[in-house]
Amino acid sequence: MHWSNYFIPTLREEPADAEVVSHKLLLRAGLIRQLGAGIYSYLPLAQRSVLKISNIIREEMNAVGAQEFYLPAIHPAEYWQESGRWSIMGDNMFRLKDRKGGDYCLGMTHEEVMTDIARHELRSYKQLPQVWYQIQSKFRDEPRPKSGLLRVRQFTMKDAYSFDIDQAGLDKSFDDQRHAYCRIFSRCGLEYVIVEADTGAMGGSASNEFMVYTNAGEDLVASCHECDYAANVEKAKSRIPAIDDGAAASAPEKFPTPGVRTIDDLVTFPGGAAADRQIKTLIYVSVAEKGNDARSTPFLALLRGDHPLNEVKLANAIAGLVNTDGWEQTAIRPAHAEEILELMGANAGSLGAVGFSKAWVIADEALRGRVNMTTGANEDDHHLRGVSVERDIKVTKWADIRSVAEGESCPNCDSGKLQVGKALEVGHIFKLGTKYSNSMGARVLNSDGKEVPVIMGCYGIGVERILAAAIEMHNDDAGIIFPITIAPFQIVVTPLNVRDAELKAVGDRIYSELHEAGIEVLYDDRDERAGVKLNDADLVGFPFQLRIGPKKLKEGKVEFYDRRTKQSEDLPADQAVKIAIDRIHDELNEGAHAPRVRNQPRLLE
RNA sequence: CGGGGCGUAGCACAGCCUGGUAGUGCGCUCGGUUUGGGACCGAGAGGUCGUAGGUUCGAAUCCUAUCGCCCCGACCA
Repeated sequence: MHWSNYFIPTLREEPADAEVVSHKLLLRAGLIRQLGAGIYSYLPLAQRSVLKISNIIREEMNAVGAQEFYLPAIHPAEYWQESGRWSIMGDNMFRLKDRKGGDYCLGMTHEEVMTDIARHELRSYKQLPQVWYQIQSKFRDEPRPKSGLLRVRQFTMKDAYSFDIDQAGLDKSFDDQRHAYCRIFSRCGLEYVIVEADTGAMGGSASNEFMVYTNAGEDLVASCHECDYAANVEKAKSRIPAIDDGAAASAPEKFPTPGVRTIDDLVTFPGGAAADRQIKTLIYVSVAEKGNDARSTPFLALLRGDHPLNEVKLANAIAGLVNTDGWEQTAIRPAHAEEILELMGANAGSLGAVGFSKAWVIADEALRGRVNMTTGANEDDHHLRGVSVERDIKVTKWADIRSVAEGESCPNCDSGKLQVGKALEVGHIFKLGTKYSNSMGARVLNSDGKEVPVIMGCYGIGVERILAAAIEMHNDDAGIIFPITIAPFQIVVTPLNVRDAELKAVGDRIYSELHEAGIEVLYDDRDERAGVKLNDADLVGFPFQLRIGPKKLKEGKVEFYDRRTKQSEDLPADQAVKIAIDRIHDELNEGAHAPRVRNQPRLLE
């Protein structure tokens, strides 16, 4: 490929709209251009890289026996209505009508479509297991697209689905995928950590996320520095030291607290209490749907005063109470001030659950057994002290609803402390169980001749996120440093002045020989100054450069430059091709096998 | 959806407050000099000032509406 004729629109200046480093570099290096919010065109360099990533994924999927499909991106509404997700997905789903007024959507994911194929074609346990996958565009009308390719509205996903007869089969399929994912991310040059995760709208029993530590990430991961425990904070647990509450008071005692509105206020208020000896009372509203009906249900969430609420955990805890009689919780939100006053008869700042029974009360596990606590009296400007949680409060449900904090003890080992770091999700694997096979009727006969629902799993990878994550991880002031496995080209050959016939002739020869040898080589034959060409090559981040300049060529040498190590080395011009090929092969092999698991966050700046 | 910011040439921006000639740098075209880390000189091309309406003799500039994009909070690959 000749650069003079290849479309690589590099930018000298930083694009004003880009915030995160991968976004800036993808634009500057001429890989992507924006069409709309969260909608990007992939230019030739990006397309080459994405195809290489896709092929790595394809190879590893095939290696664990998965079979490649290609499903429609446009889905009739009925399938999503059957699974119940037509309403659950809400505004996140792109919807459209056909000429006859029929409802359709653009696929956000493909459980429904795959399950539809499975229920029509799978009849017997003898056909199982099946593992099906595809690499295809997904459409999600994100409320807030951002950060270049990190959060977009159209993206490419590898999505795989497994169908097994029993739990043991699912465990095997899940482990196969997990193994394949490790290989995929390692081969793509990512350092990642596997974490326990929330299942969210996907449903199911268990899930693992593959996370890349980066400050551009939007998730928080808690990990132990002693053992291999790691979890999304939406799921993470921790051990906390017991607190000495003293002897339980015989009964709660009301006392006036004029002007006290917050936990902190009460800490400093005379006769108040330390934050960890207070009960924080939050009012939330669960929003649920049933067909076209919707309803809002306010409820209480209780936490230790110094503990932050985790909304995902709370949503999961309350869902079990809300989801009855066909009602399906779609969201939770903090209650508005008027709703609080109506339910509690008091304003935020003086709320408490003692003697309260008008709504569900979800209490955090950390409050179990606590006595002598202080909380709002549910009367403006008054609090209660001497509260014994289990004696004085009617708790509907105990649950873990707090977020863990840095420095708390690992739930998995004796001595470890948790660290919390920002991370980007690049893959997510789920044990779905029978959620879709039940709702959509995918059943087979087992060996006893009995009809049973198929046990499913689903497994997703964001293809462009791998590209963006690799750039987030591998870059410097000069630009991208591509891992060779996903680089658009493996090497660039650069005669520093193409008007110099001698340099040009050597460049032509080296380029042809590399090309003949099957190396992915780009030939920078542009009539530009050396500085422009070298800066562009650094910016795009090809792993290697072969620079042909007049001084060294007089000595019969050319310069071999390693973008990652910044080391250059003079090679005899007549052996440069052979040596370069060896280097490229070495690098490719190393990339394919090096374990690249990282259990600890990078230090935050 | 709540909050903040921005829409002027391909890119980055100035001009707006205080209404009157459309401007700078980079990039692009042509000519010349230059050639190992984003050259220099000269001559050019290129803009419905996001869109619509209003105020005014006159609007990039003031007013109203609207669309779009970016960033901060609740969702996910």
